[in-house]
Amino acid sequence: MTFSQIQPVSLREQVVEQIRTAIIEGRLRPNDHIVEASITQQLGVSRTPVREALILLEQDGLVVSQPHRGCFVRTFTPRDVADIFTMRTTLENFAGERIIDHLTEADYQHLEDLITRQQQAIAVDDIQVRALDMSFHQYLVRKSQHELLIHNWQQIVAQIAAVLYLRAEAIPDYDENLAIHDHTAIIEAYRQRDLSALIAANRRINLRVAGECQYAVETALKARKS
Amino acid sequence: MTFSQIQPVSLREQVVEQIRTAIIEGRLRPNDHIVEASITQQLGVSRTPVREALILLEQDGLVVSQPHRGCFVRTFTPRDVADIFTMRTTLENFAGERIIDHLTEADYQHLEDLITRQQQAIAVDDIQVRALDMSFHQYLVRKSQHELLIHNWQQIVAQIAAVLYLRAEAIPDYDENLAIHDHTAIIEAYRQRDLSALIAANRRINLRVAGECQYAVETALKARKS
DNA sequence: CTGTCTCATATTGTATGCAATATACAATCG
DNA sequence: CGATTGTATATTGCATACAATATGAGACAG
Repeated sequence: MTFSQIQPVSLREQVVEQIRTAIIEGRLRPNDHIVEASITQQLGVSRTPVREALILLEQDGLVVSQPHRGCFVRTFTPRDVADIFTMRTTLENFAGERIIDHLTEADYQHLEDLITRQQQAIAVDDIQVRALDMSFHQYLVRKSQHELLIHNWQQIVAQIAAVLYLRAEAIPDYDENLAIHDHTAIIEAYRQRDLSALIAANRRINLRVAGECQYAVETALKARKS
Repeated sequence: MTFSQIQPVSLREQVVEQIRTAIIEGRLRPNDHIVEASITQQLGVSRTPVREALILLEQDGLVVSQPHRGCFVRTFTPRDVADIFTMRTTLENFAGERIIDHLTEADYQHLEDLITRQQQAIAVDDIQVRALDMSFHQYLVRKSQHELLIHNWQQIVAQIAAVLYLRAEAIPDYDENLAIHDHTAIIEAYRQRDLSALIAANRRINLRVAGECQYAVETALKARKS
């Protein structure tokens, strides 16, 4: 096979991607009103694919729709954040349970390579830091080869990406090296094939990040009220 | 307040419900081609709400869509069934973890009442048996008050409902009392506040049901090939 | 008879037009 | 002046028309 599969990318999917990244990158802010006609104009497509995209984004928990009023960028409460991260912990523990006895040296190498690249990205303050962070977890989840798990996890991660933008705003001097430390701990647990250590690490990490994000959404909420 | 809230139910939602129940009740069979125009005629609505409904149902894993070819009722492989039930186990264990220390006597009463009614429904071979079975688990999951968990669980359950129809076909003399026994074991674990017992019970139950359903989808697959 | 090409048909993907609904503000009544 | 009602506007929900694509049958060459 010299060529890779060409798959048609519908307008609907393109619209989803545009809006999703706009939310994750903070160009669309929580509670912003997403007017179909406006998106239609900006993207040069008709309302149909826009509407369908918004339906998908609502399923992903990135926007909320009110009948005859329209779609709004979702606002996360501290409670929402807590739920998102406990669910993430559950899903990643489940993934760990499935893969911990099946990772090979090549897997560890790949993961450590990702950590190294993330470290370098932090050094140059690269925007890729968060993408690399996500790749680390994604690699593990995908290894589970559990389609449902992967799907549910992807949804959660999109929501997390949205609140991480708020964290970056609320905690501008956030120490990105914490993530390096976290990932090292996770790899160590996998290498030792120590499931309880992995679960403990996941729990600790997600509790901390959840706390940071709860602070961020509270800050964002107060900022909006004023 | 003398009146209760009126909430508009969109055509889209109604179409979703119709197709969903048609799949769960086996009127739409795995791999059936769902033609938008056909649904349009039968339901007396335009293609727009039908299309939007199909998009939602695809997210729910009940139909699959192929570009320019249309939607088909999803066929489950044994692997799919295994994944569905391991995910269900994970989610229900998570729910259990959250609620096991907070259930009250009223909760136990309600759950035992559900079991009793399910027993009676079995005796008269009532069609409600499966709805009551579902209610039992739903009550527990909802108790978690974890929106994300509830949402993900609902999705899974819809898929399970679809394969349970196949089980009923493949195993016509299935002993519904097994479910009574299962639920009793679950309540007992909750009453003892014994999380590991609950996890063990969930694991055992879901493994068995998964096996039954895998047999069912294999049977259905062979039947379709011939 | 077999394989390839062409073309007709069925179906989805997208665009657009119309109807229904929510909201805000002006008008009316007490 | 306050409360309620009518009306205008913005926006979505739905219907329909058109364009693009996939599929299958038949023509035709080998």
